[in-house]
Amino acid sequence: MDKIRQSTLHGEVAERVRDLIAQGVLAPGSRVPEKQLCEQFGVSRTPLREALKVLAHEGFVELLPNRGARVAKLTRTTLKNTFEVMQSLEALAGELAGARISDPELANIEALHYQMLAHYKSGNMQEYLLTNQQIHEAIVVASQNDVLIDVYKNLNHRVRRVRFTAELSSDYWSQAVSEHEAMIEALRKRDGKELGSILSCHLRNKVEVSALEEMAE
Amino acid sequence: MDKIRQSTLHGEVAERVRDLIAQGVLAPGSRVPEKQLCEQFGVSRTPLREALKVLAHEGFVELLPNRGARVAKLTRTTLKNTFEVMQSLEALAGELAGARISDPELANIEALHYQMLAHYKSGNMQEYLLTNQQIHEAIVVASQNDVLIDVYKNLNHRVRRVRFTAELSSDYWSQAVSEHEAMIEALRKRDGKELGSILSCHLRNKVEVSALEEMAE
DNA sequence: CTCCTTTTTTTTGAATGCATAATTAGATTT
DNA sequence: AAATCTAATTATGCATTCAAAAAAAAGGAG
Repeated sequence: MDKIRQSTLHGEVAERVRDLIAQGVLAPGSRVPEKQLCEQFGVSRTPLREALKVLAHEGFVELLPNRGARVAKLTRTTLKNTFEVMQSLEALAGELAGARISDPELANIEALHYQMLAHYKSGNMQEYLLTNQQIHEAIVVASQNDVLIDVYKNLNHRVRRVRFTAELSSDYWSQAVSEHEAMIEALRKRDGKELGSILSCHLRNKVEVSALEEMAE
Repeated sequence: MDKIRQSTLHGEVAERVRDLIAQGVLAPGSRVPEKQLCEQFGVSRTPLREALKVLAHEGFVELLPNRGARVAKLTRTTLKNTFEVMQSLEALAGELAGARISDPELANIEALHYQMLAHYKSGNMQEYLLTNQQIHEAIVVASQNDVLIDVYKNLNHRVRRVRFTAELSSDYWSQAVSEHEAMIEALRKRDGKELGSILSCHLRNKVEVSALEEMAE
C-alpha cells in the first residue's frame, strides 16, 4: 500500500528544485533565480519561497539575508559526515530488519541482489550502483521504523547529486560484492545482529566517499 | 565560537510555534490558528505559513489540504521509533567523541556529570533529567559531525513535549546513574568504542519510553 | 426538538503589491 | 582607461488581496 500522495504545491515545487540541484542545472554556490523558476513552473513566488524554506532546512540551499537562496555546496566534510550518519542508520536498519522483515521483502531484496551481481559481472557500474542503492534502501524500509526511513531518505537526497558518478576500483568493488553476499546470508537467517555489524563495517560508503571526495566542494 | 545566528522571520516564528507545541499550548490534533498566531506574533500570514511548511517537514504539524495545519500527535510507535534512532545516533556520537573530544568539552561534561549526581542524591528528578539531557547533547556535539548534530537536535525537538515529565522508578534511575559513571570513565580514556557500546545499551531511552508511553497518542 | 438544507462567515491557498536592500549600469573624476 | 561615485534597475521580504473551499450559523421540514 502506497502512502497517500498529499499533493501540496510547495511540495511539488520543492521536489522540482531538488531535482534541478541534483542534476546540476542549479550549480552549487549559484543563486536560485526566483522569478525564472516561477515562470518555469508556472507558479507565483509564494509557493516557491515556501519550498525554499523547506529546502534550506533540508540543507539543499542556504538563505542569505536580503540576497535570497544559494545552492549549498557539498563540502568534503559534509559529505563525509553525511555518510558517517547514513552508515550508522543502515546498521540500525539492518538490526531491525533482521527481526521484522517480511517474506516478500526478503524475496525482493534477494532478487535485487542477483540483479546487482549480474551488473557486476557485466561491469555495468551505473546499473550496479543503482541496484546497490535500491538494496540498501529496501533494508532501511524493512526496518519498519518510519522515523529511520524518513531521516535516511532525507540524507540520501542530499548526497544524490554526487551519487552514481563514482568510479570504483575493482578491488573495492569485489569486496563490496562479497560483503553483500554476507548481508543476504544474514538476512535469510534473520540475524539482525550480524546484518547490523556487516552494514556498519560495509565500506560502500567509504568507497564512495573516496571516489566522490574530489567531486565535492 | 557560536554559529552565526541567521535571524529569519520565518525561523523565529517556527521556533515560537515549536515552543507552543512543546508546552502543550497547542494541543496534539488541534488545528493551528493562523490568524490568532499572526496577531500574537505581530506578523503577517506569509512568514507564519512558511514556518508551518518547515514544521510540517520536521514532523511537528500535519498539513491537510484546504484545512490547514494540525498539531501532529506523538503516537507510541513514533515515540519508540524516534528513541530507537536517537539511541543509534548517540552510539555513533559516542564513538566519534571518544576520538575527537577536546579537553574543555570533556571538563564540561564531567562538571555536568557531578551536577547530575547531586540532583540524583537530592532526588530532584526535574533537574536530573535536564542535566542528563545536557550531557547527552554535549556528547553529540563533541562528535564534531555537523550532520549528526543537526539530525539529533531535530529528533530531540520532536520528543521535547514529552520530555522532563517522566517519573523514573528508583531501580532504573540508579542503573542509569551507574551507566553514566561508565560513560564518563570511557570518555576520560577517550575510548570511543567503549563509549559507543555503553550508549547503545544505555537504557535511558527505554526508561523514558516506558514512562512516557502512556503519555503519547 | 432533531435532522437536513441553504446561506453566511471564516479560513485557506496562492497571486499580487509595495517598501527596502542589493545589484547593475552609467556618469564623473583622475 | 581605471577607479569611484551616483542613478536606474532588479530582487528580496513581507503584507495584503482575492478566489475557492470549509466551517459555522440560520432557516425549514419532518
